[in-house]
Amino acid sequence: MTPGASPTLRDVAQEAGVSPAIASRVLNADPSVRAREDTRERVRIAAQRLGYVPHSLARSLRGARTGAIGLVMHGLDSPINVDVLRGAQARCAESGYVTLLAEAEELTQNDSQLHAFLARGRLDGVILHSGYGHEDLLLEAVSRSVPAVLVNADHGGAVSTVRVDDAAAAALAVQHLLDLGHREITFIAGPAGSETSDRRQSGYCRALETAGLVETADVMHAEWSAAAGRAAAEDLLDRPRLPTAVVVANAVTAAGVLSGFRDAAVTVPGELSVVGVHDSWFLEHLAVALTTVRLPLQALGAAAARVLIDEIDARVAKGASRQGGKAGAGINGARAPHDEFISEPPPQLILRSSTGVPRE
Amino acid sequence: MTPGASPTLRDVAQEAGVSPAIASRVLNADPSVRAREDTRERVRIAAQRLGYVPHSLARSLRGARTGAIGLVMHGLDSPINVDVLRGAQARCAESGYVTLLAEAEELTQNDSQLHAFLARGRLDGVILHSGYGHEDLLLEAVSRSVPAVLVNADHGGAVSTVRVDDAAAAALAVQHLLDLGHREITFIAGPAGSETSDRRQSGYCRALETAGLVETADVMHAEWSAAAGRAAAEDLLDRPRLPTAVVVANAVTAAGVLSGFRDAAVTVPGELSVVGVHDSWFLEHLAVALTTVRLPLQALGAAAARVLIDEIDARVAKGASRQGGKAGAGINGARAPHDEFISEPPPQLILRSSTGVPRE
DNA sequence: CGTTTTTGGAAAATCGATTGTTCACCAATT
DNA sequence: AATTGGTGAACAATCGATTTTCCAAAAACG
Repeated sequence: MTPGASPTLRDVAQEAGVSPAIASRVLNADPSVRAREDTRERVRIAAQRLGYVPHSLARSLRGARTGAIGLVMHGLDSPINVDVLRGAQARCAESGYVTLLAEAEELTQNDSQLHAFLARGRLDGVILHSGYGHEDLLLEAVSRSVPAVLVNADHGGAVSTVRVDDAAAAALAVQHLLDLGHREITFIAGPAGSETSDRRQSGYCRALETAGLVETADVMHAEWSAAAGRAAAEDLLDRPRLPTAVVVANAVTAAGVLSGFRDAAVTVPGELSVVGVHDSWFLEHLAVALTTVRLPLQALGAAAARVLIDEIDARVAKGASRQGGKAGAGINGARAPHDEFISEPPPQLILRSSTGVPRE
Repeated sequence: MTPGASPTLRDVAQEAGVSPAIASRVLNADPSVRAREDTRERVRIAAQRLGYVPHSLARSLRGARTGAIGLVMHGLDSPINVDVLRGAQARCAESGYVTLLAEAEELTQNDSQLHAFLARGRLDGVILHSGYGHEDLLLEAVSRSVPAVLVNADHGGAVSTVRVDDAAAAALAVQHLLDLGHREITFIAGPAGSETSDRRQSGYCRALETAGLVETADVMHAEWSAAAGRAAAEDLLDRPRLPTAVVVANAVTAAGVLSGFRDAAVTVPGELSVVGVHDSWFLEHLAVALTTVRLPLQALGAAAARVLIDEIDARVAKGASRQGGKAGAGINGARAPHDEFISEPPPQLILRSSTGVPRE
């Protein structure tokens, strides 16, 4: 071994006076290895002394897995989405996987980035965080090369998905307002085409229906951004007749809504009550501390990671039983896609200062 | 080639009727290859038809680089830090590198995660985003195995660093308040031990000094969190004598400070003016829209990536000239560490509603 | 004592791509 | 006619670890 170069398995084997084969199996605790205890000991000591670190690439090249999971995220300017990322990242790390991060926007706009990311042999699987529903091509490309799990979207059942209970969250927000006595509640949804938004909207409608107020339903649309929220607030205030409360499908949008009301000198909750969906540290520091429904976003990310890792394990096990069938064999035919709702902890109302009884 | 398995270089070569060697050289446009044009064409066509994608692991194993950069981040619950991450990630992707994400806290607390992350042959380099100054061990471990760049910290010159001009930013904040007529300005710094905080504090002091007000300097410390900001605000209000303005070293802390003032019914900017450092979308939606000094955080992340990639390139070039010297040879002896200030764009005052003339 | 069985471990193939060396062939020069 | 030269492409080693196959020596058995 040239001094300065990091030691290889061969170096360890030589040091211990055994063949690389034995060294490998001893260090990996291969149960089928037959070696005297003192031989094992020598190998372990040698590895220790040389500071041997396995070469991950070489190992992956031979073996069936790379130990890496791709996270394709969307909208990282919002802490909400970052929470999903952090949950997924932490769970992957916990299971011994490293995570490769990419932004969906970049990947869809730049083919060479997509190819670098999906290069053969780089990833064991991908978690795809869906935003506006424009990720069909991405999903297509991804799921053709590795197992994938879709977060917060439903894609015709071809791929596994995980979601939170968006409908219940919205319904909870509405229920809170109903309890306070509100009867005219406007829903500011996300952009058309977002499944997350659609589910929250249906929760809103369901809650009104249950209360026998379905004919008062009133839905506006806004992009998932504070600026769009502000604009929506302005639009709302332009109306001849105002509701007494607003449910906003997203906390970031809600931030903009509150600022819009502040700019127009509309007091919250005096003249209008506002409830958002999601929870984050910044909500209590907004123009008015925002009452929201907390959804377990980190748990969502973690669940996505868990589901994906299960699929990877299943595939590897299957591949092994077929005597090392090549990676790529039977992709996505491996298992029936798994759909999961994250219902623990359930959506929870976080009471702050933006809701109160309706104005006279 | 078994159907269903992804094609290898060999398959392409066979399809084109040449040896893998030629196929490799043609596809990589090796200038030293000598092959007839029609041979080249055949190879390219074959690759196309089979949908050949190079196996990144195999390539990296043979070659000198892996095409992957590690991002060790800190405090991803703050959008401020996420901006650095996004800048770095985008720049890496642009240069054809994929990025591996890890959280510093996890890595320091969990040895096996650290080892998985730094496994030999996985990374070409690491960007280390420094927080509280507790990352010495991490830096040590990282820089022993690959080139590293430190963001927002200075580490005795052993490793390259990039920073923004924190002192100038703080000075600009102070100057703005001086211009409004303030003479008693308190500085709410970050935690003791944070170099970023120290630099901002020195900018604050320098500005007061220039104005001949150095004896009015008043510094409090708070962790980088909204909760700590709120607590600091309460502490401040407990004093018998209040300043007329506050500069907060961090935008997230500032959010808490504003909420603290709101809770105590202290009007901003009527009774107290507040200026923060950093810019982010949420600042205009706080209890009072916060005036801040914008620092180019995405540019900071991007610069870190640029510096690191330069170092990687230099090392690879050097390794190549020494006929493929092993990775690991002369780590960190390769180049003198590079220190860089990101001064473009310069710190810029973003005027919102939290500053005004001093109270009577 | 000869033969079978077990034990302990080495040798070699493999993963997929890259790259230095070698080789065959045809034309041009001595 | 023999040597050189240049072209086009194949051969084979290599990166580092894993895993199957296989072989020698020791032990057990009749």
